[in-house]
Amino acid sequence: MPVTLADIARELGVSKMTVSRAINNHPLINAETRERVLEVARRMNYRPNEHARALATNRSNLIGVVVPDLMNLYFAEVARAIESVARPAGFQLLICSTDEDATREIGEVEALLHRTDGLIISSVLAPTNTGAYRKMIKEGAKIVLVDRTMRNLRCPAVATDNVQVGRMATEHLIRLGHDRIGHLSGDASSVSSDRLEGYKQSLTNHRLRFEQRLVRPCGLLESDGYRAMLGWLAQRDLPRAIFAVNDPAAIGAMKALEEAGVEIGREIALVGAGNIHYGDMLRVPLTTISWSRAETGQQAAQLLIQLMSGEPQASRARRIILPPELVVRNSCGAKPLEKAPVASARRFARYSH
Amino acid sequence: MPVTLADIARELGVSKMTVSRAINNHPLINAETRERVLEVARRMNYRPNEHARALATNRSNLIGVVVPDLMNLYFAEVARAIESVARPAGFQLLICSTDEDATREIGEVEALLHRTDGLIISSVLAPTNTGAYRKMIKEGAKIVLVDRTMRNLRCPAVATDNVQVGRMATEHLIRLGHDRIGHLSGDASSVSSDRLEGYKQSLTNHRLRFEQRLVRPCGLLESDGYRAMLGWLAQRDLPRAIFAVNDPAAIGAMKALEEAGVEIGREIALVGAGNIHYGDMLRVPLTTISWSRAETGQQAAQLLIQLMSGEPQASRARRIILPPELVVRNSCGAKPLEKAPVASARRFARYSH
DNA sequence: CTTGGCCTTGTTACCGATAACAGCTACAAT
DNA sequence: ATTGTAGCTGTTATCGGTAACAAGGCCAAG
Repeated sequence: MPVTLADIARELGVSKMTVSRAINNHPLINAETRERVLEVARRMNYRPNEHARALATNRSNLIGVVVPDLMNLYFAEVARAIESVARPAGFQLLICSTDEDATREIGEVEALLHRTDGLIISSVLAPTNTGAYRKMIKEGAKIVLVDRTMRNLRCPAVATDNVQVGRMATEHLIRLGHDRIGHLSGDASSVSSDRLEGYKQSLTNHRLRFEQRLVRPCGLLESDGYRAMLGWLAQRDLPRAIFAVNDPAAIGAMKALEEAGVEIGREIALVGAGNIHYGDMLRVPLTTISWSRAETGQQAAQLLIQLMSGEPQASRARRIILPPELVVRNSCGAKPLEKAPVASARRFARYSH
Repeated sequence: MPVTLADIARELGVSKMTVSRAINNHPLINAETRERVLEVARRMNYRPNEHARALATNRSNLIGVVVPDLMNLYFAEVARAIESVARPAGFQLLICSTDEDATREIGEVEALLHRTDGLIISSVLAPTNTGAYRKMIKEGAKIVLVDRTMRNLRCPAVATDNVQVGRMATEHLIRLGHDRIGHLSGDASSVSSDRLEGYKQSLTNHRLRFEQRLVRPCGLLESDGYRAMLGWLAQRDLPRAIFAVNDPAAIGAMKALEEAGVEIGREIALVGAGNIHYGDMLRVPLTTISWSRAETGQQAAQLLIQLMSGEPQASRARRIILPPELVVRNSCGAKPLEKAPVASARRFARYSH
């Protein structure tokens, strides 16, 4: 039903090849012929069949993006940043969410590998569980890891220093005078274990005892944070300061605390990580650790594009580490460093009614 | 480099066709042969080439999803709901964000049409600007519109009653005693104009005068709401009640109001629409109009799957309208109807420290 | 013994593009 | 006039699958 190269060729009395060359701006074609072909192609409303093209060229101009959770705005921002680089380079994005499910991740990745030119993955797998990816990469798959990286995998990656993230969050709470600090820990992924490691290091550095029961297994979803905090609330040994593995978990915890009538920032200090959108607009603005989501996505896209174009330098496992920084708001109970509404702005608030 | 059907066929001394039949569970194949083929396929780590398959069958098992803004969690939720139906039916999702840009939308849709079996679109185009889609549909494109529909387009659609949304929001403000109600209006899309229409109807029904200057052109993004409200604040004729076309715009407006030191819910009443995630967690919980995002996505996916399977009934323009409901929180200044934290929950808040 | 039909497998052609190479034309150089 | 050479254009094969039809083996019925 749709128009093909052959249709145009027949219409013009030339060969398919000539039409193909015109469409693709091949140098070996007469400028005038090209114009004629393009004119007819436009008139007949020709669209190249991407599947045929992909089969013949072995390129799809698609980049696959696999993220753990699209309801986590952190990843929405990263995806948008990836797109801002990929689109000008001629790639479309195929975005997939695994909902923090490792089995699903492997399935999605396998499926995507064969319809895309390369993948940007934020993996849910444990950082030691590199078998599947190691194999794919050896077989020529172009993969860049983002945010959640894996040790010992020769593969470009973009992430922040998550041990440092854990340290910054914990140390901030220590500086505020807390000596009994809890941690809502994530899953088996590298982010989670690195942040836990940073938490431990800080305690040690400040001669505080590490207590296993102050680390509550949680997960990385908002619902995980909510559930974990409900459980903790029921146990009556809640610490007065908590570092949550990421912002969604922190927000889930907030919800549970609110429902229990605990005043966040006064009765309990809470710090997250990721600086997700809306974190500053919450009932209690969330103190968090931040690194650039835009930078994360853009760098990942650039690494992948280099990798796909076969630059030998890039194929070596290049790692980009983005520096984290503390963003103090209210949930930790400290005076926020961000400037409060200035008095002079008040003058706008005049009503004509 | 990768293993093909031919490789397996050679290995086993059978024809490609036999291998193909085994892989696809074709009925016309000996069970024992199939097992042998599958065994070898597994051993050789065979993956079908999706491009070749798509070229031969003219099916890709991909569904394209085009949304205006992935940073709007409304669409993230709808996308997830679509996936919850599409995945079990054997489809993968290809998600695209147009960032509320009409030109980009047409480009994306054109590109997607040819690599997917069908599209679910939340269109940014004006509801009268149906030319492009009309043409695609006539040429056999399988399209379902979601959230933002278009009049006079024979195409299945899922949406809420947006005139009703506008009425509910406005009437709620009227019932609260406001007689000078502003509107942050969206763009040229159907959602925007319908909600504006509902706003007007409510005013008329309550014998309130419609004033053009109380309608501020805004847009549908959070940044639009912020900018529009900044402008309005500078003009000193701010009404004390505002209905924002959607939640992101409302939240952007909130931001501007906060910066200006205006106390939302007391000095100004604000109502949004869409009931996006985090709306209840905001500094001032957002009163909004809600309809099911899950239902929206699931219904859209089902309609598309019917449409693609060629059921004659479905190809007729079937429209599903989801009922909106008012969700009262604090931003409108009314006493919220949602239950406040119960006193008994307070008992959890005991610290062991 | 022949015939017919079932069950399974193989053959051939094709999906719609592109790569690699062959071939043609016109014009300049010899 | 012949040859060489750009500069285009056409031919053929191929990418990796699948559909449609052909064909072989085997068994039962006539």
